[in-house]
Amino acid sequence: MLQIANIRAHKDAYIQALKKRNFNAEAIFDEILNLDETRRSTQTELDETLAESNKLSKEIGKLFQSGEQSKANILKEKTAQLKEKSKLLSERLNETSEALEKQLYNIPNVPNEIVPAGVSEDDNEEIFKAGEIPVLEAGSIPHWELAKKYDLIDFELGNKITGAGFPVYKGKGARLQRALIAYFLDKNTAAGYTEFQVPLLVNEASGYGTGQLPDKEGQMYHVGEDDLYLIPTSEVPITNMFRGEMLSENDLPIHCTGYTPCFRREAGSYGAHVRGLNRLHQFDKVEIVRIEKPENSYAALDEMVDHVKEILKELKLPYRILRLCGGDLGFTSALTYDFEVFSTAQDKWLEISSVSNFETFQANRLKLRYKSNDGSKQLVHTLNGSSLALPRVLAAILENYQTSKGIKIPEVLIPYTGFDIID
RNA sequence: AGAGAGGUGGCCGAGUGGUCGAAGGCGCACGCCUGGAAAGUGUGUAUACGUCACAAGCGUAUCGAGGGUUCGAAUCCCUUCCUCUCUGCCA
Repeated sequence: MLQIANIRAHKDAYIQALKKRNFNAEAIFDEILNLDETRRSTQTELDETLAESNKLSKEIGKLFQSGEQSKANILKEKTAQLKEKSKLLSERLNETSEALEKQLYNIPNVPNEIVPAGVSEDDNEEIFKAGEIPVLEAGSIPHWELAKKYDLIDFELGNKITGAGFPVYKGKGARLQRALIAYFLDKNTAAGYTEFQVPLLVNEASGYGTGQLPDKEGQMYHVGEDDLYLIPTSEVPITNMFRGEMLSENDLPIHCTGYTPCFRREAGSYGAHVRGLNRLHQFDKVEIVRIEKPENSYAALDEMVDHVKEILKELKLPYRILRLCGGDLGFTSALTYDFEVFSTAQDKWLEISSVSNFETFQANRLKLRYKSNDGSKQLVHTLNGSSLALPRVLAAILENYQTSKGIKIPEVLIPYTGFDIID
């Protein structure tokens, strides 16, 4: 959520920047500034009314104590009028504040200046590419066929027990997935991230805190009976651990990591895009989350990018990094780098990580601030990234490491899997 | 799930209708004292919003949250969330 003071101060710059998202902010900003104007003048008037009322109440109290009932009763009538007035004013104040908040909730984050303009994923900017695309032997097949051939993942079984998009991992497939999770967590903790295991269901306040609500209402599974949401990413519970906190400067930076399943209702497209592991309703992901001082957040973002690079290098997977264009940038993000791994058998790039700086956008919703050593208070910057999302990494390993003798296991994973080939 | 108890400032803890944004203690900050430190001692020590220069000052709100009674509520009433104890159920 943007801060009103900033909208007031940088209105034109924000409007320009938001155009990169193809979001026209002009009208909504005017409305917001109007509402804010009303809100403030209403509060001033309300405060004055309440102040007078408070003063009279004190006088009445004194009059009662000194036994001057009749004088007190005269004042009582006065306060009745003030009460009426303050009631109306406070209703107006509430309505205005709510309207204001509602508007603010619907404005996406202001993109960083280096975010390229563009409308779709085709306009994303490739900024880095590494790893060699392997030349596969004849007869190479996509991962969903490999999964069947080696009995690693059973999509049909998932259909039976739940529905489409809920695969069952079996045998070495399950073991490989578990190995990846353990490996990712080890890499993250070795890099200074503290591991957390967090709830998979969150309340509404948490959904608002990180910005999934109201923007992505309907894309999360909702448990109506208890009014809880299944997490679409562990970013939600992990970041919300700090909701409403006033940190001290010495607490920062905070680095967290966690593995959780993630649940997404999004229907997605059809055909090859959603085949196999490409798109699921339930998938596993290891996430990294950082809470940083504003002046450090972009250096932190670079560190996160380097960290993910390192992992992909160790896995020896060919990948590229994209700087997302305005049109493809997530609602809450100021700058996002997507990592895509190349699936040789499918001959396409698959997104496996998204690393973002939210600047103060989430912190403002979360009311997550820190007090610096000089006593001033300000919002922190929050960042997060996948490190990494499992299914497509798994798919890429299966496809890129396939040989006529079986699927080889990347060297760094062998200590975790306990086997070096799936055959 | 049932019965009972409770949720007060960074922490502990007092406070059952007006002088309470809230005693006292601890912690913390600064000063005095000291050769230095401890002890002692003095002062200060919440958050948001409004006014305004994002200063001071002033005003308003906040004693889990929301609503109500009252001229006036931390204190009374209702709703709700959470915590603890006992019972039940359960991986």
